[in-house]
Amino acid sequence: MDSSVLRNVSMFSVLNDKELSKIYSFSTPKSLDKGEMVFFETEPYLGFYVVVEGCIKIFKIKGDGREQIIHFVHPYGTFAEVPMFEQYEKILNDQFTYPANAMATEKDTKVLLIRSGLFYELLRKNHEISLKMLGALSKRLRHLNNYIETRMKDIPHRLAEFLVQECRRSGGSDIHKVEIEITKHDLASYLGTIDETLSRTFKKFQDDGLIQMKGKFVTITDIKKLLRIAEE
Amino acid sequence: MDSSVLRNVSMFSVLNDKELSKIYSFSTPKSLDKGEMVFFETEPYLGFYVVVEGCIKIFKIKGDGREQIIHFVHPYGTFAEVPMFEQYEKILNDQFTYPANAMATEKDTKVLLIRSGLFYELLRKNHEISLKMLGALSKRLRHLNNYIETRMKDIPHRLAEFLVQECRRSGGSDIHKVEIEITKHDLASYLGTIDETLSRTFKKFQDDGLIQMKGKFVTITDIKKLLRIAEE
DNA sequence: GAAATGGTTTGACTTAAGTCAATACTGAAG
DNA sequence: CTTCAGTATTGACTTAAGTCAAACCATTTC
Repeated sequence: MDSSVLRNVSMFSVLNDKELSKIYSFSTPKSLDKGEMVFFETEPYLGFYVVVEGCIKIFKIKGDGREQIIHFVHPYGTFAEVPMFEQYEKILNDQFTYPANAMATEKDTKVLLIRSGLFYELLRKNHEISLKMLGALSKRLRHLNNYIETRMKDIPHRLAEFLVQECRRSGGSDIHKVEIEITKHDLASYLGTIDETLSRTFKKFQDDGLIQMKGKFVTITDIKKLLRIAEE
Repeated sequence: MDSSVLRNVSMFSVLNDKELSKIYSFSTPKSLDKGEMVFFETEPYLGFYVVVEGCIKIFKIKGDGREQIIHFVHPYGTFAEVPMFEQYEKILNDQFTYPANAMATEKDTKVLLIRSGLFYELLRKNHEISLKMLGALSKRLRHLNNYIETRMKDIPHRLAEFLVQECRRSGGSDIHKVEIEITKHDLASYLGTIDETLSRTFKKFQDDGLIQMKGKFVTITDIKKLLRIAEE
């Protein structure tokens, strides 16, 4: 791992090699096994992260111990940027913590911790990157906005939306085949439900002729009906 | 109304009088009666707003027609900034819309529409204000983060949290008396429930001795129990 | 002051989805 | 290849909260 990984981070596209090397020099690489925590919600804030390899899930734990996944971060995506700006807005720098939990969902996950202090100094000097950060935060806001909208719907709606979205991501082929790359448990958690309900909803879709399931693959057999459920 | 109202907007604190006048000169004041829409979710994006007088509720409509209030904006607060940054991030400027609905909740509400195009040009030239915007967006993200957390809880939790929060806002007095300034319907909508359930939850709290209700006022009679419900 | 309107409460009933428990399936490890 | 751990499915039952309807209360309008 070296500073060339940072070239793939869209937020850093306005930076030159020297600047990327500087950021890298005050960063800390971390390797994680599947299931290993990057940080807990209660931990003091050190900086934000870039995913280099593997996948990270960002999640909260409810009062009853259940998990709610907010999003998954894939290579070259970033997470935990927000406290950096709030921290610097505050006059009293009281112990700042992370706003959620982060865990590796794959073996051999690699992330890079970018220390907030020095990064923020860079941001203060470089107008271009602060504008890029505005773009990145606005995308995050858009995602949370959509998330809230989705959470207002019932579980079949949520699953239909997820399937339609995954279908769009895998291309324009006529054969609508989707690979569910995460565990059913994590999918249930992401959709804000429990394993049992997810299982039942998949089965209902299958019994109603909308999909066919084989292992990790879901073939959508009636895209129109599925779209209707997703959009209603 | 003149440009001096902008002096109260914390985001603009780094701007001088000349700059405030310039922003004001490409802005549009609007007066609204109670219940009047500022914008619908489907409308093309023109710019963001500052509340000068009165109150605005930002809300979404669910598939079944029910309303979900995301937040209320009071004087000198801003709303609808986010699309501005996304718009400029896109290469193709396809018709951008507002991400939610906005409506006046009080008579004689006054807002100021700040046009996005010229404002963004100002932002590109003034590093200080782009850093201020980063702070503002991060606060918005923090609010949505807390909102998602709250939405994971059941209705008694949500109401208890709301009451505790309102109690804290009205000062450190030993007598915990809260004025509910919005309609019970809007409160239900904000807490993600319906009038009936809100009414029942208030009544249960009252029957259990946690609160006493008189018109728009709620006196908290057992703050410890209420805190326990809020925090559990 | 009476009527209309808007806001709120209450009761009976229904429903989506969660809880708990047991069983089945799949892939990895030895 | 067998065993085991992790993952997923299924059934019976429960619950939080929503739906529908009616009644009540408070404020505004004429």
